[in-house]
Amino acid sequence: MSKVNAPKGTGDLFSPQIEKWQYLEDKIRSYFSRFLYREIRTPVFEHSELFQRGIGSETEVVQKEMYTFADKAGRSLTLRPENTASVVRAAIEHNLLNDMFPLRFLYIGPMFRYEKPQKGRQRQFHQFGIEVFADGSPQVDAEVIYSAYNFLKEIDLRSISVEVNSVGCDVCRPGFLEQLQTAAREKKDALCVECQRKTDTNPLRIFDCKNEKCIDTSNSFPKITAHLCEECAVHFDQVKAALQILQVEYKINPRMVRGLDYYTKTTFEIISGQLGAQNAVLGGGRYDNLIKDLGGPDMVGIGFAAGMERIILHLQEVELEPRKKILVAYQNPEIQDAALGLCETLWRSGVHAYMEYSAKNLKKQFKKGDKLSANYTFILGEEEAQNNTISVKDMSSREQITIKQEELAQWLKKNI
RNA sequence: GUGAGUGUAGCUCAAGGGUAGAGUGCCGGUCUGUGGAACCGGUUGUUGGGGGUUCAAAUCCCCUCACUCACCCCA
Repeated sequence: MSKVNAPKGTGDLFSPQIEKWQYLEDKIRSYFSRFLYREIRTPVFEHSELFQRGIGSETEVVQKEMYTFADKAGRSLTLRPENTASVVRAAIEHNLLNDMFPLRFLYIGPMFRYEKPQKGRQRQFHQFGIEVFADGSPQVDAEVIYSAYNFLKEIDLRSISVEVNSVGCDVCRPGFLEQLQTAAREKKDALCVECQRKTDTNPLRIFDCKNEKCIDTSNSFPKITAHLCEECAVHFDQVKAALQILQVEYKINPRMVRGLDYYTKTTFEIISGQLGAQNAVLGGGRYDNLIKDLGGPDMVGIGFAAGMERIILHLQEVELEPRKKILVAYQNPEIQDAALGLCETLWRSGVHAYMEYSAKNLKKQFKKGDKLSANYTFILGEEEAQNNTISVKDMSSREQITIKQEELAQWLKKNI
């Protein structure tokens, strides 16, 4: 029979990698509860319309990268490419925006995008993120950035930096885009073919280009930060002031462009120097219109999403406190039942115990003990069975003692 | 979607037209009440798949698939 592999861009997680994931998930939940975030779990698939309206039907993600399918009733459904639209949908659907306080959500889970896999990029990948729905104070933006930055520092991620920008709002952005487009058209000959195309379709993307000539040229183009309307400019200044108080080391990057249409005003990224081409570990921003656009009240949201694979890729080795393990060994098949009984006692006491069920001799069982890196081996032989005792061997010191069955609980308390 | 690189044992890799190999792992033995060492033996392959050239292909050619990296885009 031919074998079946996991689909392209997906993978399986098991030990020893899975321990890193469990570690990371634990840290996420405990850390963000400090800021009063509570977890939310939304469906892995949604009506396709949610993402078209939420993320923007002109975006790359919606145009080319969604796993969209029709269910048996002909509904168009899509595996979620990100979680913000879903969280907003859920908050509106359950009237949480009126009832719940504080309106702070944490999510962890798989996302799906039909992309060509490479380092730090898969078709099924995992994000955690937060969303805050509030009145739109600039301090909230700063707090969100602070919590993200500080989290990555607490899990000891090295060589990361924070980049912040403002992408303006409906008032100032359209005018700016026009100016940018005009400037790009004037310098058309100095741009690469790709950027010439972007000039018409999405001029902001020219700032992304890695071509040196394009970088030089676009340096002279108008910057969004210099063309913000009064409201956005004041807001941005207040965000920066709050970041100062929160001691976040950040850099203003007026070239930073984000791929989702819903962002307004503050946007930010945390990038890593060790990730190859996919250097963004975490990205997010504020959305003034998304909630309204999805049928909710006129309310402001801000959040971020972090790529868990990318974090795991340069997570330092996690030192997990190894749990102590006991191997239960028996001399011959006649004593096997007694060994099973002993195991049951250990399991019921919460001890990590293991026994072999078809072992021929003690030697083999000791070898298994090494493989498990068992801390102790309990030996039941004919002698022990006769005297109601257990021989206990410390696997690292090789010292062996014999205890009475009645003393077992006491021994466990002391040693495990 | 575009480009480049790589596919040989469970894993890491040799062999560049002439009998598919090594290390490691795994199983067994030396050693039936005591493990990590040592020694001895055994084990796994349609050389990713298909086609072509040739007396002969892991090796050369074509196609395809998978993986990796990069572009695009993003977490």
